[in-house]
Amino acid sequence: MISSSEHTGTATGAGTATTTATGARQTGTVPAVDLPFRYGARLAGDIERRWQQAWSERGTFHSPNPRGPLSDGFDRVAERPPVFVMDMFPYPSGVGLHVGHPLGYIGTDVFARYLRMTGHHVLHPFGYDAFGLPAEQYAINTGQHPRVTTEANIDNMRRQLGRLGLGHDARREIATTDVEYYRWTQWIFLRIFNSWYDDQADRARPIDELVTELETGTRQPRGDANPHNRPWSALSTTERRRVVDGHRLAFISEQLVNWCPGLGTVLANEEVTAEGRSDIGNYPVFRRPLRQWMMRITAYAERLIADLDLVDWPDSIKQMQRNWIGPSDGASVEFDAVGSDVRVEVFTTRPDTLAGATFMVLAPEHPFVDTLTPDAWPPGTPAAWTFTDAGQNAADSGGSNSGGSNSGGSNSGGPAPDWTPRAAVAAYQDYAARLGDRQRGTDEIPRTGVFTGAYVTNPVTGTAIPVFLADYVLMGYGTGAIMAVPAHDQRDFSLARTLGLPIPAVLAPNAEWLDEHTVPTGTAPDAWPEAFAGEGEYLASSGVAPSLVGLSKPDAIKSTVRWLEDVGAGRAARSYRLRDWLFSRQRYWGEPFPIVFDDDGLPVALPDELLPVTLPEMTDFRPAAMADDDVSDPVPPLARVSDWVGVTLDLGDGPKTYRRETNTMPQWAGSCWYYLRYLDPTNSERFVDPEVERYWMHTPSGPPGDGGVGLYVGGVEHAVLHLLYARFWHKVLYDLGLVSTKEPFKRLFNQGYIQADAFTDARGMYVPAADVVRTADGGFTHEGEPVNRRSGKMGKSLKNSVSPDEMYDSFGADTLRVYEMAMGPLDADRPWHTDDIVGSHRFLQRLWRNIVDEATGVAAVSDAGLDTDAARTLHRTILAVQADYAGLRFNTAVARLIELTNFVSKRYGGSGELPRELAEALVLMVAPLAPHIAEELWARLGHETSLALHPFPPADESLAAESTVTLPVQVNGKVRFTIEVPAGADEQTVRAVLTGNEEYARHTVDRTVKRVIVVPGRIVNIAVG
RNA sequence: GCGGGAGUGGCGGAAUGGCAGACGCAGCAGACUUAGGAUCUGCCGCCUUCGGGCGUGGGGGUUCAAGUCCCCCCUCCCGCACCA
Repeated sequence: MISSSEHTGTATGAGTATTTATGARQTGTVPAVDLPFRYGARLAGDIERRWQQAWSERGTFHSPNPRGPLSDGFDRVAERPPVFVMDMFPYPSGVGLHVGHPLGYIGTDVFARYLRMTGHHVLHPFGYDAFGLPAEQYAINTGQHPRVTTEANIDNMRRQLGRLGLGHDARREIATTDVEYYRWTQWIFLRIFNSWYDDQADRARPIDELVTELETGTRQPRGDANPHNRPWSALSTTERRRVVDGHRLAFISEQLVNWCPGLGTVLANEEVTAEGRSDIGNYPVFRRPLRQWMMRITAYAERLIADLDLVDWPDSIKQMQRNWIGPSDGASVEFDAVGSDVRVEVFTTRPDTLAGATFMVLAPEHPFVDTLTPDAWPPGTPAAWTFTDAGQNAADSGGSNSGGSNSGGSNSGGPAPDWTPRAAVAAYQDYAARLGDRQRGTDEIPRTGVFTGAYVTNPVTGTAIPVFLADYVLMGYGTGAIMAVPAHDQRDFSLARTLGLPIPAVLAPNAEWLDEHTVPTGTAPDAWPEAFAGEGEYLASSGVAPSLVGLSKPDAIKSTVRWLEDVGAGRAARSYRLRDWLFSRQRYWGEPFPIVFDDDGLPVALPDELLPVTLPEMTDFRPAAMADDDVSDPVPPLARVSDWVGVTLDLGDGPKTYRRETNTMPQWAGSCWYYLRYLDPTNSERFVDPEVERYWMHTPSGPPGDGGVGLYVGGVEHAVLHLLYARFWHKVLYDLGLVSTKEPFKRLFNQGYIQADAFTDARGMYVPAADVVRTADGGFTHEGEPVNRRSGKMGKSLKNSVSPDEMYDSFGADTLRVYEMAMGPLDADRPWHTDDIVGSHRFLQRLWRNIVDEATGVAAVSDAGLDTDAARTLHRTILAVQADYAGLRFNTAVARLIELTNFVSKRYGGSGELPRELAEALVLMVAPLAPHIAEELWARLGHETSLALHPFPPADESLAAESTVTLPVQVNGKVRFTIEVPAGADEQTVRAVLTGNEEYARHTVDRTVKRVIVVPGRIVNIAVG
């Protein structure tokens, strides 16, 4: 414990040293020989280091658990309501922090400190997301082992953040790379692997229960997990295992994945930019079918949308998650193949246009392609349908011209004899695979497609329609097959034009559309400039389905769906944009899978006792080098450690050899559950003690499953990646009864970004912003040359980083904390201006000088009570600051505290007459924002214990009230004068004072007073004519 | 194109429908100083004939009263974008 007398000695010694410290910038200092206790960068640094050490030694921010190894001292806080406040943990990069990084960390710390002072038991932990591509890329670039660089980076970040005085419970610090942490990441993976989604119960269940149901026959295997639809009893042991594996929430599947040769790994959809490049490194990404681990997040699509209603998150983030999941309502319709027993299922949002479906399009990767494609072209197949020249025609042709020259398709002599449907389909599949998703996703390249040679029957018209493959149909969405309605869908329209397919209308375009496109009424769809996708009048059709004439679009859809259900050709369906989560990476620096493969090549879960599966040591952990066009399979680095890959285990049926999974988990795995490990970080028996989990996470007053982290602060960039994955894992854990809440994060807050001016020279290159000087005319120069000012996110690439270390050296950490909180609302982006920070520094200087004699370091306060004016000012401030802290409005809290400090300066300025009551309340209120100076002042005011748990000053409304109030008086809405009335004066009193005022006479003379509005305590408005 | 957010002094920003510009930076004037990049005091939206007039991206509306609520438009930022 630090007493004020002990400080005096330390501070005096250090203070003397200031006279020789001429090299340091000494903003706000005067010759220290005169004022050794002037609050400047040096004294601040001294105070901050001492208090950081004191907090650490005393365990000031340790939050005891209700039971278990961290429960010491729980009795003292048992009565306090628990609150869990945390940040999105960072990944420790090698370049260190800039002042933009800690914005959110300061915000949560201020809030956590405020909550401690208002009677809460606060859990405020911190950790590091240290696995993953960025850490590994950095390690590769610097030629060192990732663990070495990662640990060095964590040390540096811990040092930089430590100087901010963040009140974290250091005992709970975790890094996702800790073996004792990723052991439990693997354990959770096994829970997911050993679960399946029961659609009827709408929750995950242990896989053993599925096996039981399959064996007893109470449940049939899901179709897509059992391709040949044979009964369970007829399946071999291996076939049964495949069926079961096909139900798991973590499963291996051959999928079209995002293959990034530049990174030597596959990536999740969420990690690929709209330009078809990797989020990290900006390398090109290609679509390739590979066998990879997937997580069945799509099973949770509906709950991930619905449960957004349970959380207090920014609407924008909720909306982004909804958009990402992308639900869309429509129908699934089955088309019977002509001449075989295959039924092709399509998803459509427009079943009302089924009568206009004149062809079908499958994704090139659709599993039925092989089955459907015949050996020979049907008679009369137009050459344009057969993708001759293996796509050359598509690549060379110039858009609509090619469509025109091929239209009709009947003028050609048919394909060459060796050009079979199978050859054409294979060529097209090859062509489509070479296109990135981005190219497949643009209107800029001409539509291409190939006829499979197969026909299916349109259930409404009963006619046979040709089946094509086209790159614009994606295997990952819906069923990977569509019914093409060229008249009413632009993509289908374009392809129909290219291939010369009929375009019958189902709907008559409305007048606005015809007008806008200058199309005469009654024009045949073939002559339309584009498809008509709007709402219009249904035309009479000759199909077997009921007529839609006269119906609205929703009614027409309903009517069609009902008919489809009646005839067994379809049903209402919902589809999602969300894809299953690609979960494996061909990298070294990640969690190994707790999975081995047996002789059948099927995955086997390791038993919990064999966890953790640790990363083997390697000297060369780089991914196998790959050219962009390399088509070979990726080789994970771990596959090269042959004595690790091969392993002999006894998994219950005697020792056998197995082959380990050599992929590793993606970076997101570790961040999916770290908030749970904070709760019980030292538990070696469980991933978290259920009682501890319930204590911190569950809201006892709410409905079952209510709760989650009380406040979670981080950047918007995690809106869909981390937050969606973590919610998914959490829901699985909830379904399995392992956590008590439905959602992981009850309240989410996105802090803004700190922007900074950046400067470019004549060549457009960024120059170091620190070296740019402002010229007299308001321009900017760098080394004498004029430069242009731009603004952008602070960072290395724009050469505009400002390091927190510089700010500690120039002003101290408290000043940096106050400035970052004062510069604007926490959720707003704001520009950094180092020049502005002196305002926050001056505030703390005035605060200090109001209480401490700068020559002696002794606190000088009076024991006199407060007069009404001081009491009113104080209590008004308490009320306002309290509300601001509680509402995370730290910028206005700072403003209020500056006002109170300025009031104190003006009123008592150095006289020693400052009442202790006022001084202490001010110090306590400043404490969450600037905890070091507050602790120091608190100690110098004679207190022997930290103020961290001291009650926040109580506000007294009656003391805050004015005895008289000044009411503005408006005349026709413009303020003209003011009147003084007693506080709480009723309307009659106000009117009496008003009409007695000479200004009232002046403003109403020669005019008619039509009305006088009195809002007691607020305002008066006189309406005159 | 679809969805979301934001436009207020020279700058960052304040304002439960009730005195627009709190607080801070920059700027101006003064005091104290050998000195000021310290401190303290005052001024600080625009125009003005000193009565006042005009002001929260633009235009309408509701209201005694609109930065705030409603409608239309403009600009900027973010997310999604062959998703059938």
